Order: sequence, then C-alpha cells, then structure tokens
Amino acid sequence: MSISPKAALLEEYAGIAQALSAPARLTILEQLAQGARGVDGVAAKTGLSVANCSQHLQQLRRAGLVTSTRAGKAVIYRLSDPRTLELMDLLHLLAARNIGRVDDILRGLAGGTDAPEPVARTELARRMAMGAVTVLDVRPADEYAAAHIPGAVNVMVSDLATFADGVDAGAQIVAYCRGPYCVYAHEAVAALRARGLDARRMEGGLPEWQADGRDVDACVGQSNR
Amino acid sequence: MSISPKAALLEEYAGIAQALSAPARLTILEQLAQGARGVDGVAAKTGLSVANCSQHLQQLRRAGLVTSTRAGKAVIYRLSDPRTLELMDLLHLLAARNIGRVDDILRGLAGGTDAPEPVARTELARRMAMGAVTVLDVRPADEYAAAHIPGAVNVMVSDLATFADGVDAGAQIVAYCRGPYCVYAHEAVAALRARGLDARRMEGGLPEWQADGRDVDACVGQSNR
DNA sequence: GTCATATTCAAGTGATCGCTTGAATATACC
DNA sequence: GGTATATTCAAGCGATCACTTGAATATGAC
Repeated sequence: MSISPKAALLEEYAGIAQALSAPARLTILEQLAQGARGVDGVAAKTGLSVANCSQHLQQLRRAGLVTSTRAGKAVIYRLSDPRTLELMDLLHLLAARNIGRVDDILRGLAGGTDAPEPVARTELARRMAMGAVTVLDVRPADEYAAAHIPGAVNVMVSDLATFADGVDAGAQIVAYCRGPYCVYAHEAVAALRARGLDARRMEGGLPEWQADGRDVDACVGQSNR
Repeated sequence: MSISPKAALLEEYAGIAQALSAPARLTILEQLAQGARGVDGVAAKTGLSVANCSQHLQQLRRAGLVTSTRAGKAVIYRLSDPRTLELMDLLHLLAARNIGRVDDILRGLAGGTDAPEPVARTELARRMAMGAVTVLDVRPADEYAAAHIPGAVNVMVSDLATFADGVDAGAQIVAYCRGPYCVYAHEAVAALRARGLDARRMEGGLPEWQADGRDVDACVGQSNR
C-alpha cells in the first residue's frame, strides 16, 4: 500500500471501466436496468451459468455499480446509481461515432438498407400527445408486463409479420426495446421498413425513458422475475 | 467469425470500456485532453516508457478514442471526440458516488480536513465577471503557457507557500488543474486551507472549461497544438 | 433435525494483458 | 547515399481474467 494517491485514484476509475469491459457484464447491466433481479433471474435471462453470473455480479458490486440485498434465500441485485445508464449510453454513443465497425454491424442488421435517425424521446412524447404515432415495444412479454410506455403495443420480433399486416400503410411507427445495447428495435425497424412501412427507432430504451422521469404503465399482477 | 450481431456489438462497447480500464491509459488520455502530443511527448509527461506508451496509444486508437496523424518524423495523437472527456467525467462521478474508497483517498490528500464542495464552472465565470475571485492554475508551466483560464495565476504546488504569503486573508481562491483525474488542485486547496485561506476547487479542469466553449488565454510563442 | 433452493466459494485451464527488452521501420537532415 | 530521431514491431514473462466444475454455505419449508 501507500502508493501515490494519484495512482490509487486512477486505479479506482480504471476499476469501474474494467467492470464494463466484459460483454457478459454489459448484458447483465442491461438486464438490471430493466429492474432488480436475483442471481438466477439474470442467469436465465442472459444465458450465462449461475456461478459465472454470481461472479460477474460480485465484480460489479466491487466496482460499486450494483448493490445487493438479501430477500429470503435469494439475493437481489440492482443498479446502484441511475447514472450507470448514462455511462452505458455514452459508451454507445462513442462507439457509434468513433468506430465504423458498429455502423457496419447495425447496417448488417438492417439488411443493407440505411436506417433512419432514431426519434428523440421528447419528440416521441410530443407526437404521442398528438396521437400521431404507433409505439411498438419489442421486448419479451414479461418485461413489457413489468413496465412499458403508456399506449405501446407489445409485439415479439417473431410476430412482426402479422403485426405489419394489420397496420395502415401510412402509419408512423416508433419502436423501442431495452436500450442502446439492445438490437430488437433495430431488427424490428429493419423488418417493418422492408415492408414499406414508416418505422423508426426511439432513442435509447425503456430505462432511459424512465430515467427521464416519464410515466410507464405496468400490467396488473406484476411479476418481478 | 459471424457470431451473433448482438454479441459483436457488445464486444465493441466492451472494447471501449476496456481501453479505459488501465490506469496508464487514463493518464495518457488526461494528457491528450490538454492537447495533441507525439508519442515521446506523452511518454515524458506520464513517465511511461516510449514503447509502452506507443502500445497504449495504439490500443486507444483501436478503440477509436484517439486518432493519429503523421507530422514529420513524429506521430501526433489527439482525442478523437470531446465526448471522451464526458465519459471520463462520468467515470469520476460514479467513482465518487459509489465508492467510499475514493472519498478516503481524497480526504487523505486533504490532510483529514473536509474539503468544501467544488465550484461549478458557471458559478466561477459569474464570480470572475464580478472580480470577486482569484483563479489559480496549478498545472505545470508549459501547460499553463499553452492555454489557461483568462486571468488565472500559474503557481506550482511547490511554490504555494510563497503564493499564500502574498494573498489577502479574506480573498476567495478557486484552483483548477487538468481535470477530474488530476490531484494538483486538491493538494493546492488543502494546502491553502491549512493556512486559513478560503480556497476551493473548480469543478472539472481546463479541458472541461474549454469543452464548455469558454475562452482561454495562451502565452505568446505558443508551443504546439 | 432433513430436505430443497439460492447463492457463493475454490480450484483449474486457456487466453489475454501490461510491461520490458531489443530489433526493425520510417522520416528528416547532412 | 549515411546518420540521427521518432515510432512501431516482436518476443517473452508474470499476472490477471473469464469461464467451468464441483463442493460449501445460507435460508426457508417440512
């Protein structure tokens, strides 16, 4: 110990960045952004093994990004600071700006057609107030049930075809999913545009919408898993 | 190849975080935030070996955080996006919020006395306009020469004692240095307060001041940029 | 108490990282 | 051309990391 304080500080900062430096931990954080969960809840959602998940979660806790509380025999993990989302957003922005590869990947998702600019959340709220837009929630049904943008329709990516058939050709559609790391909305927009519909993505995802202080709806009989 | 696009995206994001996960690279970025430099320029400033520095810089370039241009026999590196600074700021904020250890380290710097809240940059600008404050630049002389807040006095940390002697007891002093990772301003504030002076830190550092779009002064015979 | 569930710990493995050392490359000046 | 300067490359070493496997611990139900 007793190295220079400056070096100690830098190690703290680097430690936080390192916590974000594994893809597995980013997916875990993305999950926790949807709401607090137990270890095997995240494990099931992310496809990681339980032990692996536990270790990642402990690492995130050591970095101060998540906190844990005991609830019966389960240990519930949650994001410790909403600003963690900002950090992930910034990572996303920087990646999109700086690295052409990200564009390539997203363009690949979009099937080669250029995706339009995403719709800002304030802009979406304005259009919703005018009833001028159909909002599409492309997340799994249980996450939709826990919380969603009021008036949003929940459609799985696999059911997009049937959804598209029942929509007016001129309708304006805005899709959202979990957030910047989530590709569901990208896929949905690509699929709908391929059908000639006017579909765009919302900027960010539901966590960002909530972080703005906007209302969400939840279905009755709320489950937390 | 051809893993899932989602995984590929996550790896891009994780790659950026990983670029920030080494203390050495954070100090390099902090240096580059002061202005573009060649490899051995950063090496000299950071105390790292030239080869090591070169490799870190290439890693940062691979992550898209810096760009390089050739200038004669030197290769000049610079930050590729000012938002990188925001990212580092957020890292700093999260560290300060989430980890008690950071407070401990900073308190150790302050010699046990509680440091006051830093002064927001807008607040500082307002007070400067009223002439109600002495601004202290605690960075090395060459960095001060390249750019500094107009009206700021450049004092090395080692010369603080003589500076303190020549100051009115009631004067309000605001110190700044390179940015959130830099501890000079912390040390200066601690030293001045130990002498009974009313000293506080400016929030952020000179790069953040510039990122706000505020004016800076440079000494004549400007070195490089 | 026994049993089942949820989480954590501990050991092991292959891969990557940070750093050093020494050689290789590129550019400018003579 | 040769020589000096600035940067990059390549190999090697110890440390750390992500993940797996299997055992250990803690809580609640019986």
